[in-house]
Amino acid sequence: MIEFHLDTRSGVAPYLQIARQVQQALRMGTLQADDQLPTVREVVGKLAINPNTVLKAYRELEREGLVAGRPGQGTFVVGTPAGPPPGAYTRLRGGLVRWLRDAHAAGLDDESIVAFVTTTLRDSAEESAA
Amino acid sequence: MIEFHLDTRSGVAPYLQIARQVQQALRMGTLQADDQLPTVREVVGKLAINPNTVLKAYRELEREGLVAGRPGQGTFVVGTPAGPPPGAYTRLRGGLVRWLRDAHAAGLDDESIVAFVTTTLRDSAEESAA
DNA sequence: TCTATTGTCTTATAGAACTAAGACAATCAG
DNA sequence: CTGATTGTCTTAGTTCTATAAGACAATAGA
Repeated sequence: MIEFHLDTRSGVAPYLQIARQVQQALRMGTLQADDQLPTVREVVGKLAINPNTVLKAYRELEREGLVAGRPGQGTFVVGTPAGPPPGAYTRLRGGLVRWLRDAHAAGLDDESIVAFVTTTLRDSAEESAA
Repeated sequence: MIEFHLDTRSGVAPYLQIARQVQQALRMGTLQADDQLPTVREVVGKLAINPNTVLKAYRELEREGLVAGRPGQGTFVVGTPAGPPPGAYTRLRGGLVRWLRDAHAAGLDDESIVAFVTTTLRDSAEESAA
Protein backbone atom coordinates (compact mmCIF):
# COMPACT_ATOMS: atom_id res chain seq x y z
CA MET A 1 0.00 0.00 0.00
CA ILE A 2 1.39 3.34 -1.05
CA GLU A 3 2.01 5.96 1.60
CA PHE A 4 1.65 9.64 0.89
CA HIS A 5 3.90 12.41 2.12
CA LEU A 6 3.11 16.10 2.12
CA ASP A 7 5.67 18.85 1.95
CA THR A 8 3.91 21.92 3.25
CA ARG A 9 6.85 24.16 2.46
CA SER A 10 6.91 23.25 -1.22
CA GLY A 11 4.07 25.58 -2.10
CA VAL A 12 2.45 22.84 -4.17
CA ALA A 13 -1.23 22.18 -3.55
CA PRO A 14 -1.70 19.06 -1.38
CA TYR A 15 -4.08 17.45 -3.85
CA LEU A 16 -1.43 17.84 -6.54
CA GLN A 17 1.23 16.26 -4.36
CA ILE A 18 -0.96 13.23 -3.77
CA ALA A 19 -1.86 12.87 -7.43
CA ARG A 20 1.75 13.13 -8.49
CA GLN A 21 2.93 10.57 -5.99
CA VAL A 22 0.46 8.11 -7.47
CA GLN A 23 1.52 8.97 -11.01
CA GLN A 24 5.14 8.46 -10.10
CA ALA A 25 4.48 5.16 -8.35
CA LEU A 26 2.75 4.01 -11.52
CA ARG A 27 5.69 5.06 -13.65
CA MET A 28 8.11 3.31 -11.36
CA GLY A 29 6.03 0.18 -11.17
CA THR A 30 5.51 0.55 -7.42
CA LEU A 31 1.82 0.55 -8.19
CA GLN A 32 0.32 -1.83 -10.71
CA ALA A 33 -3.07 -2.62 -12.18
CA ASP A 34 -5.71 -3.65 -9.63
CA ASP A 35 -3.62 -2.38 -6.73
CA GLN A 36 -5.65 -0.51 -4.16
CA LEU A 37 -4.99 3.03 -3.10
CA PRO A 38 -5.51 4.05 0.52
CA THR A 39 -9.12 4.92 1.22
CA VAL A 40 -9.99 8.55 1.46
CA ARG A 41 -10.54 8.20 5.18
CA GLU A 42 -7.20 6.47 5.69
CA VAL A 43 -5.37 9.31 4.01
CA VAL A 44 -7.32 11.83 6.04
CA GLY A 45 -6.31 10.02 9.21
CA LYS A 46 -2.62 9.91 8.34
CA LEU A 47 -2.13 13.34 6.81
CA ALA A 48 -4.68 15.34 8.78
CA ILE A 49 -6.20 16.97 5.74
CA ASN A 50 -9.74 17.38 4.49
CA PRO A 51 -11.52 14.51 2.73
CA ASN A 52 -12.32 16.83 -0.15
CA THR A 53 -8.63 17.38 -0.78
CA VAL A 54 -8.03 13.65 -1.14
CA LEU A 55 -11.16 13.32 -3.21
CA LYS A 56 -9.91 15.99 -5.58
CA ALA A 57 -6.65 14.13 -6.06
CA TYR A 58 -8.43 10.85 -6.74
CA ARG A 59 -10.86 12.49 -9.13
CA GLU A 60 -7.98 14.01 -11.01
CA LEU A 61 -6.39 10.58 -11.35
CA GLU A 62 -9.72 9.13 -12.42
CA ARG A 63 -10.06 11.84 -15.03
CA GLU A 64 -6.71 10.71 -16.42
CA GLY A 65 -7.94 7.13 -16.58
CA LEU A 66 -5.35 5.88 -14.11
CA VAL A 67 -7.60 4.79 -11.27
CA ALA A 68 -11.26 4.05 -10.66
CA GLY A 69 -13.31 4.34 -7.50
CA ARG A 70 -15.51 1.43 -6.56
CA PRO A 71 -18.15 2.48 -4.05
CA GLY A 72 -17.99 0.35 -0.97
CA GLN A 73 -14.56 -1.00 -1.81
CA GLY A 74 -12.03 1.68 -2.45
CA THR A 75 -10.02 3.19 -5.27
CA PHE A 76 -8.07 0.90 -7.56
CA VAL A 77 -5.44 1.23 -10.25
CA VAL A 78 -6.83 0.80 -13.76
CA GLY A 79 -3.97 1.39 -16.16
CA THR A 80 -0.45 2.66 -16.22
CA PRO A 81 0.56 5.87 -17.97
CA ALA A 82 2.57 5.61 -21.15
CA GLY A 83 6.11 5.72 -19.87
CA PRO A 84 9.61 4.41 -19.65
CA PRO A 85 10.52 0.74 -19.18
CA PRO A 86 9.48 -0.50 -15.73
CA GLY A 87 12.90 -1.78 -14.69
CA ALA A 88 14.72 1.39 -15.64
CA TYR A 89 14.50 2.90 -12.21
CA THR A 90 16.17 0.16 -10.22
CA ARG A 91 19.33 0.52 -12.24
CA LEU A 92 19.35 4.30 -12.07
CA ARG A 93 18.76 4.38 -8.36
CA GLY A 94 22.23 3.24 -7.44
CA GLY A 95 23.98 6.03 -9.28
CA LEU A 96 21.59 8.57 -7.87
CA VAL A 97 22.04 7.42 -4.29
CA ARG A 98 25.77 7.68 -4.71
CA TRP A 99 25.53 11.21 -6.07
CA LEU A 100 23.11 12.24 -3.33
CA ARG A 101 25.56 11.02 -0.71
CA ASP A 102 28.21 13.13 -2.37
CA ALA A 103 25.98 16.18 -2.39
CA HIS A 104 25.10 15.76 1.25
CA ALA A 105 28.74 15.43 2.13
CA ALA A 106 29.41 18.70 0.32
CA GLY A 107 26.99 20.45 2.64
CA LEU A 108 23.87 20.68 0.47
CA ASP A 109 20.52 20.27 2.15
CA ASP A 110 17.58 18.60 0.44
CA GLU A 111 16.08 21.83 -0.78
CA SER A 112 19.33 22.88 -2.40
CA ILE A 113 19.67 19.51 -4.05
CA VAL A 114 16.28 19.59 -5.69
CA ALA A 115 16.85 23.17 -6.82
CA PHE A 116 20.25 22.21 -8.18
CA VAL A 117 18.84 19.30 -10.13
CA THR A 118 16.10 21.49 -11.55
CA THR A 119 18.45 24.21 -12.74
CA THR A 120 20.96 21.75 -14.11
CA LEU A 121 18.14 20.08 -15.98
CA ARG A 122 17.12 23.38 -17.50
CA ASP A 123 20.68 24.40 -18.29
CA SER A 124 21.50 21.21 -20.11
CA ALA A 125 18.23 21.49 -22.02
CA GLU A 126 19.21 24.96 -23.18
CA GLU A 127 22.67 23.73 -24.08
CA SER A 128 21.45 20.98 -26.33
CA ALA A 129 18.95 23.40 -27.85
CA ALA A 130 21.74 25.78 -28.79
CA MET B 1 22.42 39.30 -14.78
CA ILE B 2 20.25 36.45 -13.57
CA GLU B 3 17.41 35.32 -15.78
CA PHE B 4 14.21 33.93 -14.34
CA HIS B 5 12.23 31.00 -15.64
CA LEU B 6 8.66 30.12 -14.75
CA ASP B 7 7.22 26.64 -14.84
CA THR B 8 3.48 27.11 -15.02
CA ARG B 9 2.83 23.38 -14.69
CA SER B 10 4.69 23.06 -11.41
CA GLY B 11 1.81 24.41 -9.35
CA VAL B 12 4.21 26.65 -7.44
CA ALA B 13 3.27 30.32 -7.12
CA PRO B 14 5.28 32.45 -9.56
CA TYR B 15 6.51 34.80 -6.84
CA LEU B 16 7.89 31.76 -4.99
CA GLN B 17 9.66 30.49 -8.08
CA ILE B 18 11.39 33.84 -8.56
CA ALA B 19 12.41 34.09 -4.92
CA ARG B 20 13.79 30.57 -4.92
CA GLN B 21 15.79 31.09 -8.07
CA VAL B 22 17.49 34.03 -6.41
CA GLN B 23 18.12 32.07 -3.24
CA GLN B 24 19.63 29.25 -5.22
CA ALA B 25 21.81 31.57 -7.27
CA LEU B 26 23.11 32.98 -4.00
CA ARG B 27 23.84 29.53 -2.64
CA MET B 28 25.63 28.56 -5.82
CA GLY B 29 27.59 31.77 -5.96
CA THR B 30 26.02 32.77 -9.27
CA LEU B 31 24.89 35.90 -7.49
CA GLN B 32 27.17 37.75 -5.11
CA ALA B 33 27.05 40.81 -2.89
CA ASP B 34 26.29 44.07 -4.73
CA ASP B 35 25.09 42.24 -7.81
CA GLN B 36 22.00 43.72 -9.31
CA LEU B 37 18.77 41.83 -9.87
CA PRO B 38 16.66 42.57 -12.94
CA THR B 39 14.35 45.50 -12.38
CA VAL B 40 10.74 44.80 -11.72
CA ARG B 41 9.82 46.14 -15.12
CA GLU B 42 12.42 44.02 -16.87
CA VAL B 43 11.04 40.88 -15.30
CA VAL B 44 7.52 41.93 -16.19
CA GLY B 45 8.62 42.39 -19.79
CA LYS B 46 10.29 39.02 -20.06
CA LEU B 47 7.86 36.84 -18.13
CA ALA B 48 4.61 38.61 -18.91
CA ILE B 49 3.46 38.71 -15.32
CA ASN B 50 2.16 41.43 -13.05
CA PRO B 51 4.55 43.90 -11.39
CA ASN B 52 3.02 43.08 -8.05
CA THR B 53 4.03 39.45 -8.41
CA VAL B 54 7.66 40.41 -8.92
CA LEU B 55 7.41 42.94 -6.12
CA LYS B 56 6.16 40.25 -3.79
CA ALA B 57 9.13 38.05 -4.59
CA TYR B 58 11.59 40.89 -4.04
CA ARG B 59 9.91 41.89 -0.79
CA GLU B 60 10.17 38.32 0.43
CA LEU B 61 13.90 38.31 -0.33
CA GLU B 62 14.27 41.67 1.35
CA ARG B 63 12.47 40.33 4.41
CA GLU B 64 15.08 37.57 4.55
CA GLY B 65 17.84 40.14 4.41
CA LEU B 66 19.21 38.84 1.13
CA VAL B 67 18.56 41.84 -1.10
CA ALA B 68 17.71 45.52 -0.76
CA GLY B 69 15.83 47.82 -3.09
CA ARG B 70 17.36 51.19 -3.91
CA PRO B 71 14.75 53.57 -5.32
CA GLY B 72 15.84 54.91 -8.63
CA GLN B 73 18.51 52.27 -9.06
CA GLY B 74 17.22 48.77 -8.68
CA THR B 75 17.41 45.82 -6.34
CA PHE B 76 20.80 44.62 -5.17
CA VAL B 77 22.22 41.64 -3.33
CA VAL B 78 23.09 42.40 0.28
CA GLY B 79 24.29 39.17 1.82
CA THR B 80 24.47 35.48 1.11
CA PRO B 81 22.49 32.89 3.05
CA ALA B 82 24.36 30.63 5.41
CA GLY B 83 25.17 27.70 3.23
CA PRO B 84 27.55 25.19 1.76
CA PRO B 85 30.99 26.06 0.39
CA PRO B 86 30.74 28.15 -2.77
CA GLY B 87 32.82 25.87 -4.96
CA ALA B 88 30.95 22.73 -4.02
CA TYR B 89 28.54 22.95 -6.91
CA THR B 90 31.03 23.02 -9.74
CA ARG B 91 32.47 19.71 -8.68
CA LEU B 92 29.09 18.10 -8.16
CA ARG B 93 27.75 19.27 -11.47
CA GLY B 94 29.76 16.83 -13.55
CA GLY B 95 28.46 13.77 -11.80
CA LEU B 96 24.92 15.06 -11.96
CA VAL B 97 25.07 15.81 -15.66
CA ARG B 98 26.32 12.31 -16.30
CA TRP B 99 23.51 10.78 -14.29
CA LEU B 100 20.92 12.98 -15.99
CA ARG B 101 22.14 11.82 -19.39
CA ASP B 102 21.72 8.28 -18.18
CA ALA B 103 18.22 8.95 -16.94
CA HIS B 104 17.21 10.57 -20.21
CA ALA B 105 18.60 7.64 -22.14
CA ALA B 106 16.46 5.33 -20.01
CA GLY B 107 13.36 7.14 -21.17
CA LEU B 108 12.64 9.41 -18.21
CA ASP B 109 11.28 12.86 -18.89
CA ASP B 110 12.18 15.85 -16.75
CA GLU B 111 9.12 15.59 -14.57
CA SER B 112 9.85 11.95 -13.80
CA ILE B 113 13.44 12.78 -12.98
CA VAL B 114 12.59 15.44 -10.44
CA ALA B 115 9.96 13.19 -8.87
CA PHE B 116 12.44 10.35 -8.76
CA VAL B 117 15.08 12.47 -7.06
CA THR B 118 12.53 13.69 -4.53
CA THR B 119 11.32 10.24 -3.59
CA THR B 120 14.84 8.81 -3.47
CA LEU B 121 15.82 11.69 -1.21
CA ARG B 122 12.94 10.91 1.12
CA ASP B 123 13.57 7.17 1.05
CA SER B 124 17.23 7.48 1.91
CA ALA B 125 16.33 9.89 4.70
CA GLU B 126 13.95 7.33 6.16
CA GLU B 127 16.56 4.62 5.78
CA SER B 128 19.19 6.47 7.74
CA ALA B 129 16.57 7.36 10.34
CA ALA B 130 15.73 3.71 10.86
C1' DT C 1 16.74 71.98 -13.11
C1' DC C 2 14.35 68.61 -15.93
C1' DT C 3 13.37 64.02 -17.35
C1' DA C 4 13.38 59.18 -17.36
C1' DT C 5 13.97 55.24 -14.58
C1' DT C 6 13.10 52.72 -10.54
C1' DG C 7 11.22 51.02 -6.20
C1' DT C 8 7.16 51.41 -3.51
C1' DC C 9 2.33 51.64 -2.40
C1' DT C 10 -2.92 51.56 -2.74
C1' DT C 11 -7.45 49.85 -3.99
C1' DA C 12 -10.31 46.70 -6.11
C1' DT C 13 -11.31 42.36 -8.53
C1' DA C 14 -11.03 37.64 -9.66
C1' DG C 15 -9.85 32.89 -9.21
C1' DA C 16 -7.92 28.79 -7.06
C1' DA C 17 -7.40 25.97 -3.07
C1' DC C 18 -8.52 24.25 1.27
C1' DT C 19 -11.64 23.68 5.05
C1' DA C 20 -16.05 22.57 7.36
C1' DA C 21 -20.10 19.77 8.04
C1' DG C 22 -23.23 17.04 6.50
C1' DA C 23 -25.78 13.72 3.45
C1' DC C 24 -26.59 9.78 0.06
C1' DA C 25 -25.88 5.32 -2.56
C1' DA C 26 -23.26 1.12 -3.42
C1' DT C 27 -20.80 -2.72 -1.59
C1' DC C 28 -19.44 -6.39 1.57
C1' DA C 29 -19.44 -9.25 5.82
C1' DG C 30 -22.25 -11.17 9.27
C1' DC D 1 -31.72 -8.17 6.05
C1' DT D 2 -28.47 -5.24 8.89
C1' DG D 3 -24.62 -2.56 9.90
C1' DA D 4 -20.20 -0.89 8.72
C1' DT D 5 -17.27 0.80 5.19
C1' DT D 6 -16.50 3.42 1.18
C1' DG D 7 -16.91 6.56 -2.72
C1' DT D 8 -19.52 10.49 -4.01
C1' DC D 9 -21.76 14.88 -3.63
C1' DT D 10 -23.47 19.53 -1.81
C1' DT D 11 -23.16 24.09 0.28
C1' DA D 12 -20.76 27.62 2.43
C1' DG D 13 -16.80 30.24 3.96
C1' DT D 14 -11.76 31.51 4.38
C1' DT D 15 -7.30 32.20 2.80
C1' DC D 16 -3.84 32.72 -0.61
C1' DT D 17 -2.51 34.24 -5.11
C1' DA D 18 -2.55 36.96 -9.08
C1' DT D 19 -4.32 40.70 -11.81
C1' DA D 20 -5.56 45.52 -12.97
C1' DA D 21 -4.74 50.40 -12.94
C1' DG D 22 -3.00 54.04 -11.08
C1' DA D 23 -0.09 57.08 -8.07
C1' DC D 24 4.09 58.80 -5.40
C1' DA D 25 9.10 59.54 -3.94
C1' DA D 26 13.98 58.87 -4.69
C1' DT D 27 17.74 58.58 -7.81
C1' DA D 28 20.81 59.24 -11.87
C1' DG D 29 22.02 61.54 -15.96
C1' DA D 30 21.73 65.26 -19.39
